[in-house]
Amino acid sequence: MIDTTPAASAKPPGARDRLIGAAVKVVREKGFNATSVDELCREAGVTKGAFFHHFPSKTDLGIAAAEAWKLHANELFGHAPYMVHEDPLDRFLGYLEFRRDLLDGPVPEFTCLAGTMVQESYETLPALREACQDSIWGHALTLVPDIEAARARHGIEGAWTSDSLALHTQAVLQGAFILAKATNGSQAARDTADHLIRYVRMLFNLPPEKPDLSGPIGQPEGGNHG
Amino acid sequence: MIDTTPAASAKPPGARDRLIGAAVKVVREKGFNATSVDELCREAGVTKGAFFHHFPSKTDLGIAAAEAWKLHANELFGHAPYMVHEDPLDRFLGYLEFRRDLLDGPVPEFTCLAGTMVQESYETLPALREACQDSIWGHALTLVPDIEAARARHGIEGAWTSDSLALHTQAVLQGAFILAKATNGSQAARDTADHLIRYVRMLFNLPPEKPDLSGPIGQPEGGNHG
DNA sequence: GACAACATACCAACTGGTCGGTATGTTTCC
DNA sequence: GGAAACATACCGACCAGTTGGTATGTTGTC
Repeated sequence: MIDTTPAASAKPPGARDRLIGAAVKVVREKGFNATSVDELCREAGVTKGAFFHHFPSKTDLGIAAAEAWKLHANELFGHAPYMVHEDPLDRFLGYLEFRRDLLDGPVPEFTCLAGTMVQESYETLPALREACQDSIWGHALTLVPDIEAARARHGIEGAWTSDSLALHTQAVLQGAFILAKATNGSQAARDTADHLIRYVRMLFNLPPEKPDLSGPIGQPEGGNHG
Repeated sequence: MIDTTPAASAKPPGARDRLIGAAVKVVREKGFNATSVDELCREAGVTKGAFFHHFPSKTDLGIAAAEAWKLHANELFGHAPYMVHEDPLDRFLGYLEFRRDLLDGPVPEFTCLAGTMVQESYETLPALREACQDSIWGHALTLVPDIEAARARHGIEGAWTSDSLALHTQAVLQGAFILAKATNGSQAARDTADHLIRYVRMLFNLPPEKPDLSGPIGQPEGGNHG
């Protein structure tokens, strides 16, 4: 799933990459503190010696995983189908709809690694907290140019900054993940994503989404990213 | 700070209540798994024997803390100043503004215990997950009557349910807490709360909030709120 | 191109310490 | 005096991290 190798790298991933992959998977399920080094080694098919050869501490693996997570997200969303839209507002709304559509399947598969880890680290592991901030902000800020361009193109004023709206989308999604975890289901998360989309459309003076029909912007339904 | 005793109870709190108070405090700072039973006992001024006399397991203390947290929240917000408003919409908006204003001071003092714990428990401790859901939902649902009444009074239609809007407010706040934890500051959290308030005002056809007083848009830095 | 010198990747076994939880007292209160 | 409320001492399991090593490159030198 998460591919940290530089694209067409042929040789199989080494212990370091496998450990990062294991961290992304297991930490999202159980949290950072509840995941032991032994379990990460087992999941990665690696010994403990290899672990501490590549990472000075468990925290350092968390930091590397947060970094990989950011690259993964920006790769995924930077090449998603909605990016073909010419109007930056269509791209921004396409992003939000795509994120909503991702809220299907098992909960551990759509939640955010950085959002999970930061809750456990913000007071106790400053380096990991900072890596999580960098991961979240580094993804959020990729939205800002489209938001800015959309405001300019559609002549939207409003007493809000594009940065704050980009971060707000991430906050709503993070909150949606918490609702999903609390219920072990995704309905509440989808509902809150719908509210977010409704909000953004109102900010840009668009009518509400049509429940299902092919709307003015076209649903990315069936959009299957490779 | 958090007072789990029933108001005018004269005698000092026993070990059970002190442990719940300690859990509310320490778990919000460090998370559930990173908080040891010994540390909870130390914080509560209680021995380990007393701990396991009152709670069969550490998880059971977490469950009791989530329950106490819900009661605490509903007590706090059920008697807040904005509740005197006659218009249910004023009460709902007053709640949101109150929550935004609470986003001052140290991060561990305004975050949500249930939101913190559910991330660490949803896949591994089903009973605690359920207690967290009950805590979050139990608070969110107290907003529904006012939202319903506000819709009726102001003739608001919209393709959304009052339940989903109540949950959306909680999701945004939970997401705001994550941004605050990631930055170890509350500016981003306040900004996202502003977006939430703007959204609700738009849903109810109200003009945007006035920024504050003097100044063009006036950054809330150095917040003058008492 | 052969060989020493060094670097990287990985491994199995182990360590000191901490964990949640228990067994067995002692005190307090009615 | 009996039960509930606490305290003390302790346990086995597990934890992150260390140790001392091997196998496999890579690089420099003649």
